Amino acid sequence: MSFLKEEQYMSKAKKTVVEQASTEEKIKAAAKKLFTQKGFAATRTRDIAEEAGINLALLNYYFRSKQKLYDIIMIENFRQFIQGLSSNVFDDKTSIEEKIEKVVIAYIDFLTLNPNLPLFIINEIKGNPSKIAAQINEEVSPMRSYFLKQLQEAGKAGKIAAIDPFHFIANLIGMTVFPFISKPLLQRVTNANDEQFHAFMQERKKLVPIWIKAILNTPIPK
Amino acid sequence: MSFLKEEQYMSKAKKTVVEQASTEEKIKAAAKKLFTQKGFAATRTRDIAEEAGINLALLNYYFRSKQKLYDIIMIENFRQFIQGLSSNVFDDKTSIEEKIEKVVIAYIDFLTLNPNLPLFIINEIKGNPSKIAAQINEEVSPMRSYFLKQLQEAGKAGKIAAIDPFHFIANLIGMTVFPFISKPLLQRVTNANDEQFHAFMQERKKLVPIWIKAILNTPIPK
DNA sequence: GTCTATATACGGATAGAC
DNA sequence: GTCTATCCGTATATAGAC
Repeated sequence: MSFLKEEQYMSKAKKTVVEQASTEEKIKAAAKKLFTQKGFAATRTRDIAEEAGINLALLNYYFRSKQKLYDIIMIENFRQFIQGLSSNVFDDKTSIEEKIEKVVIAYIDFLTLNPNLPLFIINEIKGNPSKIAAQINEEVSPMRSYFLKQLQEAGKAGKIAAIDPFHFIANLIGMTVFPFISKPLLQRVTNANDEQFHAFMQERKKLVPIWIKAILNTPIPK
Repeated sequence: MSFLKEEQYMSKAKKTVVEQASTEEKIKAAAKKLFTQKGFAATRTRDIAEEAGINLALLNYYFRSKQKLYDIIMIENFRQFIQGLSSNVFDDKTSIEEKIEKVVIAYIDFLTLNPNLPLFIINEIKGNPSKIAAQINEEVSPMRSYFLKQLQEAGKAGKIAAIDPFHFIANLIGMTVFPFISKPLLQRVTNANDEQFHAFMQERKKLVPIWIKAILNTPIPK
């Protein structure tokens, strides 16, 4: 029995970790990196091939076209982007306050590892409203109604001040996700280097939940 | 009412001016619209020519290349984006609190008319860090030091709680500008149409300053 | 200054050998 | 499955007539 045959019995996961990834996986990894960084139009298939260390023709052999490859990456990116949310939102035992803390920490940690993801998603939705729409509605819709219910109940119970849920969401996402989107701009405006930005976001894991709760307890005049 | 289309807010008089504009101005107007909407790579010079109602060759006659035309638009966009800030920040007579209110209102009004500008700026800085860097530093640097001074003095005078200025800026921009950047996403998540989004942003003109002040008065537990 | 026609470059995709 | 060579559509840019 040859060594090559033995390799065929190895699991895919183990191969990825131990051995080098398959050609298909290398292409996907490279495509994800470049598409997420630069978007569809500005990314050349030649760059993807070079980044993956494979021949250009193999890209079309595995994925038929640049567009099909992009669509795959796009869906995967979006799934990854919202899956961190759903696990938290649907937890019945935790209060709104606890969820705020968990979501903020989970997202800052996640986006620290995937800083380009939010801008990619935003640009994608803006440039291609229809393509991802169904996907979004399917995954977000139950989350939204579940979350709105819990927020409303907490308000009625007097645990938090009544707030428009949309403002609440805008504030939460704005304070948590926006710094990553505007990182280059923020770093220019504040003259911060990468280490400082990282420390800055670590601080926000503690601060944003405090501020969000402060907002929830701030009455709105008239 | 939709605020996706800047033109809808243009008076008939202004429209007439545009129609009578010189070829060069027509090209610039069309280029600004398309570049700001779709970015450099996804915009074709043919589209610009068609949008401007001029012959394709004239684009190169006036601006030499797509890149040079883009650079001009880019600088102008950026100038416009921060000029609304400077007039407020440098006003010596107004307090921090007043500045917050003014900046939020001015920016929401401005971005209602130019909703694509923030995302354009963000993408530009990300994709081309060096090109716009000098421009930014030149214009932002004095604003930053001036603002930091005033914030620090207000903190010492006990008018506001001491806050890291960078967190302050991140919160202010995040709550004001971010909704425009994430408008497509936010509308999907909240199921809001354009009118609702517009009303939503009008509400935020009043709410964001209140929340920002609440944050400023929230002590941070060691 | 403005047009038509065209040169030139670039990038996505494929044919065919191995 | 992987390579080389090449095709071909598309987009930028220019030449040259008017």
